[in-house]
Amino acid sequence: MNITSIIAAIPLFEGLTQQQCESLGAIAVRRNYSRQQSLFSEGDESNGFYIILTGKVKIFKLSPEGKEQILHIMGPGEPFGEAAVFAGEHFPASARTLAESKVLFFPRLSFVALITKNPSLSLNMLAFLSRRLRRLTSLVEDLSLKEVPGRFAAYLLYSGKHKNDPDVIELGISKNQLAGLLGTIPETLSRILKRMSQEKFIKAGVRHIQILDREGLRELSEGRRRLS
Amino acid sequence: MNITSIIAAIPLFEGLTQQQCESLGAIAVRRNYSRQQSLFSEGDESNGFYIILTGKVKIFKLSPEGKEQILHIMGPGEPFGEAAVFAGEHFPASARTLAESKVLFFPRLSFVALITKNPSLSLNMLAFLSRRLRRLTSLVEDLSLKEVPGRFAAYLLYSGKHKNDPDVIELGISKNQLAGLLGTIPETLSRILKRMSQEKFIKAGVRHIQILDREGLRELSEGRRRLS
DNA sequence: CGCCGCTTTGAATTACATCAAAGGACGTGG
DNA sequence: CCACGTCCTTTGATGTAATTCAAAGCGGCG
Repeated sequence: MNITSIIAAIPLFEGLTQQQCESLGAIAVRRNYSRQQSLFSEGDESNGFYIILTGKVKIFKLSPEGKEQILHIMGPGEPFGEAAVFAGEHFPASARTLAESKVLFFPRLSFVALITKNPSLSLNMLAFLSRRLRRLTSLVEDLSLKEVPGRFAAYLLYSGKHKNDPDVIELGISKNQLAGLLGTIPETLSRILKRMSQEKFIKAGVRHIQILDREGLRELSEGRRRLS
Repeated sequence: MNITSIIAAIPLFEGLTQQQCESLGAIAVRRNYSRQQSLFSEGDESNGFYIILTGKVKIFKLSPEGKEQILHIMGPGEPFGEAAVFAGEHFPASARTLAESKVLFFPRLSFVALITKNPSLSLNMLAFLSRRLRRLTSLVEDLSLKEVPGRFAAYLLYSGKHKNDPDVIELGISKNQLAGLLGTIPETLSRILKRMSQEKFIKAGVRHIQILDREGLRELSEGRRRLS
């Protein structure tokens, strides 16, 4: 598949003309990564940003004691590392693949040159950064104002990844990683999974969760109820 | 003071031509707020964004139980509420003045029209959003990976607000608000202040903190040491 | 089959929040 | 200028969600 049509299909580049996509294609570099490979680490010099074509990448922070807080899990079509292009020079977090992945890499300078000439591209980018900001805001809210069961309930309700049954959530990541995303550790998550199953909020499988009581989860996530 | 020269002095609008500043001035609206006044609340429809001229505004989230997590405290020259202009329609958090404040308000539609025609304005905006993102990332890190003494130490080290003595931090906000910014409550902050004073890391005054052991604070903030 | 990473379970510990109450600072009105 | 009320700040006693440490199943993959 040629690179221009790949680029035209990426949400960030929606609304761009064929020609604009071609100039993007001219500066884009394809890269392939295997599972558990590091793309960059916190503090690294930034020389561009990425868009995922296939696979899955986590953006995360590590504490000195080794605890991991995942900021985002990025899937196909999603860009990451853009913030370092426009502010600062180094990455504020680390990135690592969770699965074999193909990505496009856009070198910093060429991209900045392009964006100054394409108002709709910069508007798209502003929209993406703003959404990212919103997601992070909500993560802060979860970490600071909710306890773990509430965070997990919110995750289930918000993560609309259903195939045909809207009540079955395909996790798509290990419970280990999920713990890191929720700002806790696997042991705690496991215990909460058990309690929520006992109290019939959910039915927990190996790689999927079935929602039994949507309203109950909503109450949990909003702090109007707690596990007993 | 005329509005064009005010606008020309705002960092977000740095590098714009006189004429561009004039068109911005044409759409900007001056607003004055007294202390403890709400500018908008989480969920409100967004119809534009703000820039502070004088005063101080906090951006925050409230939990159902009434705990408050402050996301940012904005001072003169800083914009806020921009994310809602480019993504979503409603504000993801609330804003309230901490002091009597004068702000400029930019209506959404006129501003979007302007930004599509001014590449340097959109680049500036991208840079600001990216920095905001970076700050939020660091807040997430603090909340998830550090305990309260570490967060406070990081706050002291990072908040470079000194007058002449770099070791004296003018808080500028009540310890109540500071607790909300650090993701804790006033009681806890008070206790930590006491312990850090006892162990000679700092000397705590009513509205300012003196740093006695910068290296010690750094160790605290990085988790390489703890209070005993 | 055997190993390594994921997941679960239990017991002990802890940082922090909660509840309650008393000082202190500050500004307003008398 | 003092008195009063309100908000900010501090302190203690108590409670609890969550981490830590340790260990044992479980499961997939080479």
